[in-house]
Amino acid sequence: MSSAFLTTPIYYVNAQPHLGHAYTTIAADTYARHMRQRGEDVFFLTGTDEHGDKNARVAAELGMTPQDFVDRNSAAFRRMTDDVLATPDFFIRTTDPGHIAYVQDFLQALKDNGHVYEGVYEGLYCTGCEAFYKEDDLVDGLCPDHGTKPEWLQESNWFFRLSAFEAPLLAHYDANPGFVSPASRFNEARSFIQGGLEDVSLSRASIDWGVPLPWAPEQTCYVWFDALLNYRSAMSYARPDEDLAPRYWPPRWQLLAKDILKFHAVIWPAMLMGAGMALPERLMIHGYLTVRDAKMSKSVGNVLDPFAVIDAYGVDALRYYLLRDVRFGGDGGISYEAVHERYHAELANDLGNLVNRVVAMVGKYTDGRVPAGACDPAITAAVETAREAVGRHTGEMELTEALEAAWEVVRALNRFVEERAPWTLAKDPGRADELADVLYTLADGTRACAVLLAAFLPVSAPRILAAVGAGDALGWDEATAGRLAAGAAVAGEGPLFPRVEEPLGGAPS
RNA sequence: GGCGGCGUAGCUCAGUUGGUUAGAGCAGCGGAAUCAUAAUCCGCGUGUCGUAGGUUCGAGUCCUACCGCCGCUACCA
Repeated sequence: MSSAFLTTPIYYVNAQPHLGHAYTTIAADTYARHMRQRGEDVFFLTGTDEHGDKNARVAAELGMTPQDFVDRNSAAFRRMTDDVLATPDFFIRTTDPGHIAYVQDFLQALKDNGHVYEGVYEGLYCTGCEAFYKEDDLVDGLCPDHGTKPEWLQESNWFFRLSAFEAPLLAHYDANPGFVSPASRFNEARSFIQGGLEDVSLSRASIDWGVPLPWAPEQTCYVWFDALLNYRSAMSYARPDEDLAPRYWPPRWQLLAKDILKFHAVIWPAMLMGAGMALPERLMIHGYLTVRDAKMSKSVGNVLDPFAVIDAYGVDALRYYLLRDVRFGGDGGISYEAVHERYHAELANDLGNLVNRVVAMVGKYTDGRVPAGACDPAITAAVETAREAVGRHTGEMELTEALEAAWEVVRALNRFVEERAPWTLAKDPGRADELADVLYTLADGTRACAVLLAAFLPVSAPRILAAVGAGDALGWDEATAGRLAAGAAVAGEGPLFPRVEEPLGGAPS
């Protein structure tokens, strides 16, 4: 049994969970569920990033301790994870004692290996923000938040010798063309490295809410170093009685949005190199969900509220829509109107109605029992083709393509119904054998669809199996024609995807 | 400014290493069928493949210029 470790970024708790967070989590969960179907030993990690000055400041404004503040906000992300039916094997928090201890050990190792040195960070500092600014970020030379003139300040920091990893990183990129997907992101990261790397500071002197450096406790670890290490620290304490690293490290896939590419594709692998650890096998960089006909907006999360979609259409609809309407990896426009259209055209009409009509025909023509019959060769072949394609595409994180491949079977089955017209066969007692073959093919093919789609539609797939009397066998071996037992009792329980009258939304503010 | 990418049917997009009549889904129009959530199935597209040149026996697919759009150009989570 092979192992598959995959991660989402850990989400910064200063914001409320929104569509972007849900998107990454849903994609990762789909992969995790699929690989579990295939019998792999999966470890799916997600969680929250909780240190940093911003949290401390907001907590103070609210009259809370930083810990109380991040406890509250982390819980919201935990709920989001549950709401989209994600199934992480561990939900990490960077305030976990186990994580903090690991970060300190890792930094010490990095220093012992000679990759850390003391230096001076200089820059324009706003005392109101307690943060450094670059000249480009200033407005007329003044702090954009406070309108005050920042002062030139020096701060003693500890630095990570990132520049030393320029050549090793390039070598790694050249030896592993699949390291970053899609290829355009690979090129972007590689050319950034080739353009020359500067050392980066890994500590802050003025921020208390963070992990103290073991050798200089008056400084705290820069939040990005802290955050990136979650992927590795989880291995050390997620299971109190087991070091998971030998079993799962390195990650097979790390998912992230394009805005945090550099941290993951440059600094993170360099950190691991510095500690002598294996690098993640592949990074999957997905794009932004944008509002149709509008520029990218920070408020996109509010423009399409994932929780409203779940309430109106169900969680499977949200998962399906996001992975289907926007090619995974690229940017794409989304809208409530498009949710509404795809829900009805594909989930309700193509798939839901297929299940409904198959159950109805078995009920009407063979007394609710799937007759013994032979699978139609064309459907058998379609299932086999889809099984290969869905497996291959999902493995490559081509989740949109995987859905398209599965849908070929749905379409083939609807076509098959029309071609064979069971209602005509049922009128002729002499064609009972033919009717049996057709109904068996339909019930079994519908069952196979559910298996193919189980990772994408975790609520609906088991319902489909129940509807055609297939029990609960969702293993990947079941994604083959002819596995349905003759005599199975169908059980229609109403529309799988009931029609929704009014689309959500209207004009967002 | 530098590096990179994009611009294909009304809409969203596919189009391997250049090669016969440029494709899919949706929408639209016409038809069939009635098992089904009026859900399905079949048929229908004269598209200057951004513009102008070039290479080639042959280019959406390579080269040049131009127009338009976008991404990256480092630590402020």
